[in-house]
Amino acid sequence: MVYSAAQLVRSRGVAATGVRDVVAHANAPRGSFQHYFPGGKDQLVGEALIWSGDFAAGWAAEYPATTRRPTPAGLFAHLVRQWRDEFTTRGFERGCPVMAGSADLAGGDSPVNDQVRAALARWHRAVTDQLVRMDLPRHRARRLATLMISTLEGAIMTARIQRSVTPLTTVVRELGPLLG
Amino acid sequence: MVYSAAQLVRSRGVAATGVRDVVAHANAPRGSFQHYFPGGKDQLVGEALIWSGDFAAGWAAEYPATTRRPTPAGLFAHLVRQWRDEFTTRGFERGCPVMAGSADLAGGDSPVNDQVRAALARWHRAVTDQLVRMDLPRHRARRLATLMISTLEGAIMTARIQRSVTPLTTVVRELGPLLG
DNA sequence: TCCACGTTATGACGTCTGTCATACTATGAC
DNA sequence: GTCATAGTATGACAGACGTCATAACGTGGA
Repeated sequence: MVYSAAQLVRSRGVAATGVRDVVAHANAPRGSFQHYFPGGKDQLVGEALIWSGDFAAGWAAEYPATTRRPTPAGLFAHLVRQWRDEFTTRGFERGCPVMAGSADLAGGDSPVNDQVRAALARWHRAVTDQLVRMDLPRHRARRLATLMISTLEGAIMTARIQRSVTPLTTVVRELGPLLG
Repeated sequence: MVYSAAQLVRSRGVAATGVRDVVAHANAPRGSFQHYFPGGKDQLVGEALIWSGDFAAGWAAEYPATTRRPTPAGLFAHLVRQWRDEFTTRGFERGCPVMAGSADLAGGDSPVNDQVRAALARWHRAVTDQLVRMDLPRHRARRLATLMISTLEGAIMTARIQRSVTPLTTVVRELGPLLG
């Protein structure tokens, strides 16, 4: 159910995603929603965002298993690759849940902002840890992780708007040399 | 009125922004909305996005007047500076309208997607032109513009989530050396 | 004065939202 | 059997949404 919520939020945004849509998408009984989510919609999308943050962090953590010589550039390419695959196989319908949450509620004072922040922090931490494993000093790893995530998110946005994966390949090609 | 729409979309997203809110924010009579915007909400947010794209393009075009020796890195810093000022003086309430439009409707088939695409294209074109003026070949200028805009957008998102301008200063510091 | 037209005012429509209240069914303990 | 409890099923609520229909208003020309 939180998975369904995440998918719908990714494609339509937070505000446009109704709880009725989520329960229908999850083939769940409508009465179960209020039983498992007494916190209402806020709790639902909050858990969806946390789940997404964990997923992104897990994906970053899998990078060492995909190569024999890990590099920052390779890590960035690994992060981008997931989105290129997503777009090529499933189309441009779904974007990043963190961006969706940010765009819809980062301006206000919704309690879900805590979960948006937590999801991004978890993801950022995972990327940083990978860079630290490559013997980068932690403070520099943090800055590089910020750069990577920012560029990736922006490229995701651009790619979805143009409905083309070119921005993804462009940023990985242009940013790679700097990252080493 | 399209200006009010842009501001509200920037802070709350497209779906969460009601036409009633817009006319109230613009101190405009409610009956005027349907007179000037017979196309309804789609037309309103569409024009708001076009307006935003023009504004961003204009900002990019102003760069040469701010320096004696234009460089790609200086241009990027110029683009980022606007957002650092926005966040420091007006807080993190308002984000980028293009991102808001992308997050809320890029997944579906809303007719407003054309305007989102147009706004991004106009902005991208303006940045590209600036790079071409620095004697970069057009095809390379296009790629660098994609990188700049993507990184900037992602940094805006990150900054708003963390409610800190640090991501902005980080990306300009890390990306600068590569851009030259 | 009269009409026409651009603009504003207001009320209502149907639909959707999130949430709540209530009743039902199952399962398991004793 | 009896009872409690977890889970499910509906229906209704008040409010907001986008849109439409209609009427009133102001101003300029004939």
